[in-house]
Amino acid sequence: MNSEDAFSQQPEPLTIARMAERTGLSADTLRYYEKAGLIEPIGRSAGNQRRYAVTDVDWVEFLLRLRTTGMSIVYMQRFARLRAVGDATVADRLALLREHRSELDERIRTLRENADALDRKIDHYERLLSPQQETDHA
Amino acid sequence: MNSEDAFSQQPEPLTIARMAERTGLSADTLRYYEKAGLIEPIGRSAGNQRRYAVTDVDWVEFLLRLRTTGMSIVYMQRFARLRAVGDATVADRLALLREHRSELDERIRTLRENADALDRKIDHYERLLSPQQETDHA
DNA sequence: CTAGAACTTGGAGTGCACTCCAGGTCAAAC
DNA sequence: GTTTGACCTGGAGTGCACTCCAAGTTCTAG
Repeated sequence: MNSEDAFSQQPEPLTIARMAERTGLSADTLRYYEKAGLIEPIGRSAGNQRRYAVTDVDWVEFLLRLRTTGMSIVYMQRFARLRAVGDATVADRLALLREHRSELDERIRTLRENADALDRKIDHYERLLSPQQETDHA
Repeated sequence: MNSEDAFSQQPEPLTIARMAERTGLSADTLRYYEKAGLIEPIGRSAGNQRRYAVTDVDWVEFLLRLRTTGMSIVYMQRFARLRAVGDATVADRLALLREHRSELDERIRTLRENADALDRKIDHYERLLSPQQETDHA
């Protein structure tokens, strides 16, 4: 509800609760990810409470994308470690991402094949339920 | 590679090791699935060893399809229980399958969206790696 | 200044889907 | 008849990704 002030570059840091709201992760999971090295050490308030930068949201959203597409935490750690090193690791990160991307294609392909097989099974059950019985208006 | 003989309807039962080979599940997992009620109690030899019927392979392959498409064991149990009851449950099984099928579509859709986002990230990294550097001939 | 909500930590607990193990039985090979 | 190997059971252990908890500290509203 307010804009960033003029002398600091942090627009407005988020508490862990707000970060949880924005990302959909629980506060516990955010701490767990940080401890696991998926998120780099978050800045703290005077009283030692985490204050997330708005840019951290983007990173967490990227992690969530990797998670959703089936990447394990071990692999995300690998990626996060490379990222923490800096620009020199861009090629490595690219390679990692390309590999994951192609596994993802394979996964989607497999799912589609299985979906087709399920469709055939569904057809089979529909035929079993006598030609014009309509149990369900789907 | 051969046909069933004329007096028994069992073409040739499989030991658990052969069943494991055919389905790709371990013997332990086959026992686990049976104990969990995913596979109905398998007939035994005189010496109490499991003898799988060839038709059991089809059922396990169906279970594997459900598993691959993300169905939990709890839901597979539900399906297996209905199946064990018999023909009266075909409509219920159909409903269960349809629901799973639509969740699967949703899942595939999500994966595709995330795949697209990953492609954009990959493009970004490729542009970072200077216009004509080729680290990788992919 | 104080009450209560939100935060901190380290560590224990959970749910899922296996996977492994010990100790025993059974069948075939020598 | 004994060795070898496949099989049996019940139950413990594993790895993953959280999730919860207790005990203490900090922040914020009144």
